[in-house]
Amino acid sequence: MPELAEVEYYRKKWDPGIGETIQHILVNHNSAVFKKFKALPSLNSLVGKKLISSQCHGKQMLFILSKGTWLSIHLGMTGNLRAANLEEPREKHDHLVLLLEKRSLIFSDPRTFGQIKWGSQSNSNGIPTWWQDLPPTILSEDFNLERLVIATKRHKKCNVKALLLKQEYFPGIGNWMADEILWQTKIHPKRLSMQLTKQELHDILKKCRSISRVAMRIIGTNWGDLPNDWLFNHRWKDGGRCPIDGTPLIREKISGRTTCYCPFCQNR
DNA sequence: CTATTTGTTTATCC
DNA sequence: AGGATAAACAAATA
Repeated sequence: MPELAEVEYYRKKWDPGIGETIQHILVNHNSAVFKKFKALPSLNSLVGKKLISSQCHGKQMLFILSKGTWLSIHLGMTGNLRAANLEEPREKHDHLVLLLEKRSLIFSDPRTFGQIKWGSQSNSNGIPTWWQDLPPTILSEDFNLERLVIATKRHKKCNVKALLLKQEYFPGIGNWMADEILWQTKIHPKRLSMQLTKQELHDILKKCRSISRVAMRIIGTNWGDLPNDWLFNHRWKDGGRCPIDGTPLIREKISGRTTCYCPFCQNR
């Protein structure tokens, strides 16, 4: 579920814990969310550290703790964060519980495609080096036409749907955002990267920005409803129709992902 | 019982 | 070599 704005929404769920110190940590040791990151015992090194701040980069979250320590979480397909009372019992898919002074912060993920990593190497801002080396975010200055041209040159025979899902170039874009961008730019999802014109890339750039901005404002805050004239509210409904021309929408697997598009207006 | 899932990594093929 | 594609991961839901 979580793409750019949903990740931002969940990141804020831990805000109530800012300023509090970690007293204990509960983990589901067998959970796959720890598989990628071995040294599990070292997770206890987070005890005694205070939660200072947090930030998102695309679909990744970074929690900055005191003394140069950090914790990073990727929500995968079904992950979520919540804050709860200290007494609240753990639920089935809770993999990590940080017990602070007045509340607990919980990472839960039924399908366990999420990932957790942590460490104590960081610069003076508490930010680890690997985080600084991430590609430019969609709403930053460096996300520009030049970068999109590089992406299309590198991935010439990749269809534009799959291109938009590459986090190296489009951090935070996921399945629904990619479909929304293509629908709003009227570009067919199967078009090859190498066939895209400068104008089309420019349109994609603009829509990446505007869709991200609106999603961050609406979903990233209270998870409100996106505009009804977006594809989003029609894409999963059986019998869903294009909000522009009423054409029945097509749902088709493209590059392994279910893709929804309008066969009539996405004709570029 | 089968097919589906808003993500990413790995293996395999080209 | 490096890009494109399919499979794998796991569990809920229809």
